[in-house]
Amino acid sequence: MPELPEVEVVRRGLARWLRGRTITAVEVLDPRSIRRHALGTEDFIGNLENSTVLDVVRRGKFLWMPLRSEEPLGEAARGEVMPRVALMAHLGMSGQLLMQDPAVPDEKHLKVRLHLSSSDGMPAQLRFVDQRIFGGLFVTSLVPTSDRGPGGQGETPLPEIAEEASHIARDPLDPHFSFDDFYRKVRARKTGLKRALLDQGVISGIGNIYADEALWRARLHYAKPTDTLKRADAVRLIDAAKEVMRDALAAGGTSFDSLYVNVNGASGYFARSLDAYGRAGEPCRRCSAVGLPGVIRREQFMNRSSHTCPVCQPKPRNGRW
DNA sequence: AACGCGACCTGCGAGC
DNA sequence: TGCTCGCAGGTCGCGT
Repeated sequence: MPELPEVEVVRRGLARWLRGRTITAVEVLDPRSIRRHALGTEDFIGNLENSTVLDVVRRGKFLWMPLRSEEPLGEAARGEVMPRVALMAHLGMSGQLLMQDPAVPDEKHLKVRLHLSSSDGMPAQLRFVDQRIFGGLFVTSLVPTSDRGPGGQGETPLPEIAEEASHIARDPLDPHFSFDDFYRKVRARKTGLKRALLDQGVISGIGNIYADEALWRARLHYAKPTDTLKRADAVRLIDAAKEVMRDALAAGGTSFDSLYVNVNGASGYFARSLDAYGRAGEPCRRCSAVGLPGVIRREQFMNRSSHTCPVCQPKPRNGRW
């Protein structure tokens, strides 16, 4: 499934092929994939046709493309400020954004097809393929950011953010990510540490897998109370999150040159490099290296699986540590 | 405010 | 062999 590093791989790939291209036609093959576009299919298409993609920007797992309308301004619109809009994408569990040549047969789960203005040697279609339909596309407004920084990571950073992504915090790979902001928000919460990590308003881009991995690397238990979290523990946790994401990004980066921007590009990383997630019943690598008997345990938490080593990530006692 | 849970989906593997 | 069932995941929204 696409996690933040995979989405960043997709962003970089798309930016390379899409910047400056004009959307000439749009086909919505399954309206469920644009259900977050409240005004329906026709409005969705109308907003995209004859628009030019200015950039591809990401915050957390949200990806958006600021658009410039190519329609000549009418008499009525002259002098008015055109609302800035963007095509928003979320890959959900199984979404893919593929640059594709028209000759390539439709993918089994092809949901939306964008036809692009021709450009030398560049594929003429952007396809949104999604098996489980947790992801989707919609058109949204761009709004000013609440701080001075850019809305997200892109080639030409703008001080604007897609409205639907404006409520989420910066992610650990964001150059403007602030540890102090994160720590302040965490301490203000009264909950377990993993719940805060998965709260996109506290820190974005961390899903179930990376939460377990970051906690394992930082030797912290998922239920550790946030309101008493020590600064040093928070530093270790954020460092671990950055590290595991950068490792994954490096692994997924091998497909940067591919024409086919594919979220499955990093799947190999998961099979090899995870220390906690999916390793229930297997020895903890850190413990076994020093002769300790830790075995990764899988528990239900937040209706999700959580993977911990009971030896090096001990459970907090009495709600305190 | 915190938190649990259902809804949204489909493919896959386990178990019968 | 073929069926059912549970599970996986991110996000949103509702009820407590």
